[in-house]
Amino acid sequence: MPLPEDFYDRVYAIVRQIPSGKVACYGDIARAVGAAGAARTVGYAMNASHGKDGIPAHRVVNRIGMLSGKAHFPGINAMEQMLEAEGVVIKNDQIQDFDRHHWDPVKELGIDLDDLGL
DNA sequence: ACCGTGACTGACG
DNA sequence: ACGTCAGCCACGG
Repeated sequence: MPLPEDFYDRVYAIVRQIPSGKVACYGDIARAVGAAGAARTVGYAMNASHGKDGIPAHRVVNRIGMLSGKAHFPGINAMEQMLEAEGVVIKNDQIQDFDRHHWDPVKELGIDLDDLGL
């Protein structure tokens, strides 16, 4: 199994691969790590990702493209600023043209759900 | 080992 | 179309 064993590490492995200027949602990541339905736990994992490097937590938003995790960043505008620096337009904590920026790890990485031991 | 918690989601009224 | 409700799952106390 090329995938990390710990749940958190699996989440990080996926998040690390989100391209600049793209965003993924919690539910998709949960499925990508073989824990469909554990979207909330993914957020929990992200909360623990602070301090770790190479984890673009700001590219993870909820399913409607809202910056639900902005409050957990150092500055109240940190998340928004980082995204806009990558070309993502944000208005009122909401990503504009979310569909155009949406990046589904399961689809983009060609993850085979059967390989996750489901 | 049980219980509460949360950066969520889909269903329902 | 929009606000509420109730499941969901891993983690820490």
